[in-house]
Amino acid sequence: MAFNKRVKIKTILDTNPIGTEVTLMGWVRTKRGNKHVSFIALNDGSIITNYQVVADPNLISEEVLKKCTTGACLKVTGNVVESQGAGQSSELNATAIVVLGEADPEKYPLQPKKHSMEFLRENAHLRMRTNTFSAVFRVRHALAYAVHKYFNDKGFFYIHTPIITASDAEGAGETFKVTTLDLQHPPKTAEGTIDYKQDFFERETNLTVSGQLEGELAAMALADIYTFGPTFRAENSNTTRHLAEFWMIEPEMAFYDAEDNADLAEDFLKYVIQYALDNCAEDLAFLDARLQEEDKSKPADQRSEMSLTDKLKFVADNDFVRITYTEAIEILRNSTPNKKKKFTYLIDAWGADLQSEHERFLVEKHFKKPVILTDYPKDIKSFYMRQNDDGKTVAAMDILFPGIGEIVGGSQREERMDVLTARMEEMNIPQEEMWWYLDTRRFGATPHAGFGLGFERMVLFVTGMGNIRDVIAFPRTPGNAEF
RNA sequence: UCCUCCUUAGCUCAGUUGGUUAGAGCAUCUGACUGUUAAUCAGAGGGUCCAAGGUUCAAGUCCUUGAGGAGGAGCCA
Repeated sequence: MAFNKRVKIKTILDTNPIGTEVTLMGWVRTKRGNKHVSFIALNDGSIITNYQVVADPNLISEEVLKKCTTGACLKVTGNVVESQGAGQSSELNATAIVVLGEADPEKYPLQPKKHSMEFLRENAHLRMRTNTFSAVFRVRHALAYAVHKYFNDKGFFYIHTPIITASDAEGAGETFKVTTLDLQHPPKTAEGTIDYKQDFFERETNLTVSGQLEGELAAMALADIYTFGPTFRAENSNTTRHLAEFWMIEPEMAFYDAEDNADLAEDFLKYVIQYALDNCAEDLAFLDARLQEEDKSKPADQRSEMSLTDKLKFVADNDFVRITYTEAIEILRNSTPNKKKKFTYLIDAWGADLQSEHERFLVEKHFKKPVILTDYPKDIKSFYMRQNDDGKTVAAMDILFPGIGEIVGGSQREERMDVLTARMEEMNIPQEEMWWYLDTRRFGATPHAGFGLGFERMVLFVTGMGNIRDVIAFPRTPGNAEF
């Protein structure tokens, strides 16, 4: 029998083909029973639900049944019948079982019991075989699909920006160097520095920290574009919200101002969350229950006020709060934790950068909903952000989510050549290297805007997971590149 | 990078004031049970107490250093 004649468990559950013979293939989660009958909970990844296989020892040999241990991979042929048990409406009466791959129960690391996230992280090659991680990765897939669908339906074009680049002029973070030079004996120049002229690209190169600058080039021709690709930052960040390798979505639009940009970002976030609600009901229900179980072990004041699905519905159905940086500073300055000196960093003057404790206060305590913060002081933001008429602020926008912090960062871009170059001079950004970027301001410049969204932070929010390392299959963090 | 905490059986953890042979639940194995739902019941096996050094008559327990992990902070998405 051809392997592709197998039926997926999701299909069985959707169509409930009582009375027909089917072949399932999947991995054993648990087996139980007695010498008269065995029950095998089989999972094939198509859906979170296991399917019950009933094995009669008169039909299935003891030798085969002995190998149907947790983790083993089976091909099971049988008849779909109404279940005599209470836990499921139908089940498979096996007529033949082939053990495709055994799993030595003494050595297989995953047990039919709860494991800690740390243990599963060390077993990342197997952790997708658990309910939690299979749910997370199905939701991750749905979100990625929704991103493409949203932009495609809006007439945006997907641009592939380079992974290897010569510029880190954006200053978004430390870069990973890319080289083919012999690290033991690199060629040197007369001055004694490394001679990158002899390197593969005949210049110093690194992995990209953002596709934004290239995205702007594309937007100056195709008008509405987005990128969705891997991004690399060599920061020594050890937090639950940072990865050295992560996936970023960066739309860039010609003829958009700051307000259009915020409108798009809000609409986009709501769409993607609603897509998950509409298409990942079983997985979200499981993750919701998991979160509530986890909450029970926390002190009462740290428990979430809403269930996961209620929180997602709330975000999808309600307008985000929009305030300027200046208004946020006023709110924070007059807030109880600031007056009672509960903040580690007290807010006293305009111009201070907001710390995560301040962002959390605004989102989780004051407004209790997502917040779009706009018009930051120019001195704490990047050179390419458009200066406002007040001369002090730029048309920047950050979207803050509860539990996540900054999920989106964006701005209207500075399209005026003279203002842009003056700003680059102030910030010591070499203009010669950026000639191609500046050409977009020389030739046919127009107001435009864009933003960046960390995909894993989105997945983190939607799945309710607590650590970003648990929403990417093989996380890259300082000191960790196993698998 | 900084601060705090953690590291004991395959997993999750307990281990009192430093004191005999280091325990439990789950998992695994064996047996029982005619339909189970993370099955249940009985029994068995399973330990470099993270590593190195030190204090002590005596260290899982105290001290020093190191490694690994977690949480928080900073940087950001």
